[in-house]
Amino acid sequence: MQTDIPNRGTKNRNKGRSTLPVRERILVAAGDLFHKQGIRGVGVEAIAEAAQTNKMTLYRYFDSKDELIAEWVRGIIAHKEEEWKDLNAKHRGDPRGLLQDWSQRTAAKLRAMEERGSALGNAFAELPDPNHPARRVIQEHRLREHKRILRLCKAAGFQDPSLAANLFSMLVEGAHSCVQCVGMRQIGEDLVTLVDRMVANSRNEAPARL
Amino acid sequence: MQTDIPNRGTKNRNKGRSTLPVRERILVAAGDLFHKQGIRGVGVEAIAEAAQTNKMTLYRYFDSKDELIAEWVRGIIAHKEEEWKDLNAKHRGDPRGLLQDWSQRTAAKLRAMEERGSALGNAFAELPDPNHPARRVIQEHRLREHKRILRLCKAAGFQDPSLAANLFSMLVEGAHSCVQCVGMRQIGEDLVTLVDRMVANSRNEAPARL
DNA sequence: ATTATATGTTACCGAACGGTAACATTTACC
DNA sequence: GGTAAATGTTACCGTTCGGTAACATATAAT
Repeated sequence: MQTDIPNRGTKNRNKGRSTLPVRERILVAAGDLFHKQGIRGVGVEAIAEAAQTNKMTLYRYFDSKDELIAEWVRGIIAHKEEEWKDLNAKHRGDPRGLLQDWSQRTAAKLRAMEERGSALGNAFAELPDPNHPARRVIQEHRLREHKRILRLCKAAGFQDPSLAANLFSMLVEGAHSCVQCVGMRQIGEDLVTLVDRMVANSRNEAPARL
Repeated sequence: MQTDIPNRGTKNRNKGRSTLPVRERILVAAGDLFHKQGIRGVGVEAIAEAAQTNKMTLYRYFDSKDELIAEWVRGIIAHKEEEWKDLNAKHRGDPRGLLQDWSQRTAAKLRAMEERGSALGNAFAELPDPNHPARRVIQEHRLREHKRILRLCKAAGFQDPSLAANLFSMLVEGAHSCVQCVGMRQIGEDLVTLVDRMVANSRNEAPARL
């Protein structure tokens, strides 16, 4: 992790750069390049340059490139956790509505996604070493995520919650893959449609044929 | 591509190695390492060694590492195309049965899959450069695959073939992702179950609630 | 045996990379 | 202004990597 080293005052020591503090700038720049060029395809020097700083400063904030990667991943996951808190607060006692809202937000993100799929998915594929800190973090996050869905499916009254949860997971993960060959708009809409039908089915309202 | 260079007779010039000719050995070894350690995580020297040969020989058969990667990918895809021919021959005029058989075979492969997801998916994530030969090949294959599914869904009589095809694609692609966090046996079984229900739905036989 | 071909061996090149040391410079606070 | 901390600059180290040249050896066909 490595916190509280510099920026002794809270003031900015930026000249013409971004308004963000150095550490954040590095993380943003790193994430940008990681996502666009692949983690192994970008060097620390390029990251530092993109962050409008230099390699030495980068290494004063991060112990290694691997740790920088891990921190970037942690940031993404933290952001996702925030969104789950939002969803939970907004749909207390309404797991079906929550699942629908979730699918809609996912679809919106799919539409905003460029050429290059899911950041976490790509990172996971790029880091085969099971001991890589970033990989472990992603793995834990995936498990948490799946447990969350499963809990929701139970609460939503699905007849077979495990099957429903796995279907949800497959849909969302699969959507991120298919975006690259089917087109994001269509996939996003279909995702929402399918989740709506699932939810309707769980209520025993409509037959919901395909 | 680069064909017909060596092995002038058809005889083997192998001493104690595998029974395969050099080129195949290199491709097999490369695929093995690519899949286990990631494409960018393995060097040509290690590939040559694993193939029981050396770097020079490798470069006599492949113009570059990138071309070796592309050839490996082409091999995987060719293998998948073969399987589609099998499926088509086995289920002439029975698209529903074909889809079910396809899901069963996919499930079987999921069960046999180790820690590290889909080879094509990982390769795609590892090669962000849109001009990389391997990436282009994968992209084309994905488009072909999706067209194929769509055609099958039309033939199977789905009310909304486009939606059904996208659902199929999402399920299969998503299954390959979820294997790593849910467990392959469960995901495989669920995939088959879900496809069975879809097919039943398309026949207007059962309501198939979730 | 000779000859053409395929493979092995060694050594090397240039570039890129992750990471560090030493020192200079700027910034903020007193 | 002085001082301590944060940042910038430059140069460097060791390693790895993709790729090649030159030469030696093994193999097969004639």
